[in-house]
This record gives sequence, C-alpha cells and structure tokens, in this order.
Amino acid sequence: MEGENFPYLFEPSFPLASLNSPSLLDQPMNNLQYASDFDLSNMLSSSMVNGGQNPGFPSLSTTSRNTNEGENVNKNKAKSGRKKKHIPPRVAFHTRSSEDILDDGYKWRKYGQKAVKNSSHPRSYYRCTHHTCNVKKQIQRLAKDTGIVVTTYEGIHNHPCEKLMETLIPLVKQLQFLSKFSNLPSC
DNA sequence: CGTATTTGACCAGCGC
DNA sequence: GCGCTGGTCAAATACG
Repeated sequence: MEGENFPYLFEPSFPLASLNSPSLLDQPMNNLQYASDFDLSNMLSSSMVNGGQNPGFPSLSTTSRNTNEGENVNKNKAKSGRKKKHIPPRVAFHTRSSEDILDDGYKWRKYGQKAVKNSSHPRSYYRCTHHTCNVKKQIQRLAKDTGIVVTTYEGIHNHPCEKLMETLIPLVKQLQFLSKFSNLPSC
C-alpha cells in the first residue's frame, strides 16, 4: 500500500481566498488519480449548512482505539473477527511549495509524525484545534518530486473557517450597506 | 506556566 | 500466524 491511499486527488481550481498556496501544480502527476468533479466550496458550504453532519462524510476514527477518555478498549478487544478497516472519505491535493504547512485558514495541532515507506520525507499528522471538530490532515512531501506537498484532508469542519470569515464579514457588511442605498427611491 | 511540538512506543489492519 | 506499515497516544521537551 504505497502512495495509493488517496481516494480523491484533485487540483484545486477553486479560488479559495484563505488558501495561501504559493503556486499550484500546473500539471497532473501521472501516478495519481484525480476527482475532477470535486468541489471544495460545496464541501465547505455543506459543512456550514448542516453543522458538519454531512452524511457523505462520516466521522473519523478509523481504528478501534478509542480517543474518548474513560473507555479502555485496548485491554479487552472484542475478538469478533477482523473488522475491515473503515477508510473515511479523504480529499487530497498537491501543491508545489517550499513550505510544508499551507495556510488554509484553520488552526491545526500536530499530533504525530511518521517516516513512511519509499519516502525520505516524514508524514505529519494534524488535527483541527477547534474543540468540537475532529478533522484531520496529513502532510507529506512527494518522494518523486520533493517540491510537491501532498495535503490530505479527512472529514468536514463543523465550524466556519476563521480566516475566511474574517475576509467575508466586512464584505457582507459592505454589501448590506450598499443594498440600503439601492433600495432607496431614486431622486 | 500554559500551550504546542517532538518522538518513541503501541496497536490495528493488511498481505504473504 | 507473522511481520510490516500506518496511525495514534502520551510523556518529554521546547517555546512564548
């Protein structure tokens, strides 16, 4: 299982304001799969509309290890046969950047780093710092082209993007202000 | 001193 | 069944 664990790979053609990716890769890599019809803005808006409980994107925990405190599941594992590993929907995209961490507007806390097979660069694991949000992302440099950072998102944020809101709120206020004048009778 | 990051250990799942 | 690999935890450490 080397390098193929990205169910959806796409090039972000969206003008995501908060994504300060220095330069998007202009050519698709031949060893990767792309989901061209994926729309991140849909993903973001759906997460805001229904509070992140998008049925298409179930919650994250992939292993039986329980991250909720109080339940010690490790000790007495249910020996009811091997469960098939649940792979949650993931979205990955690659960016040509010298920076490993791309500013996507959310706050992330690193919880692990792991050397991966066939890659001289380690993979970093991040979780969203928002207390009710358990979105994760993985960041890894491509072995074949170390200038490319592969960012894999897992899950949907159940809260608005702070930086995006910072950008949008003044704009909305301005629009509201302007719409007042457009409603006035012309003189 | 509180918070974030680092890093070794542990565990689950998969392939042989 | 066993070994390998990826993902996560949590103690230690760094940093502001």
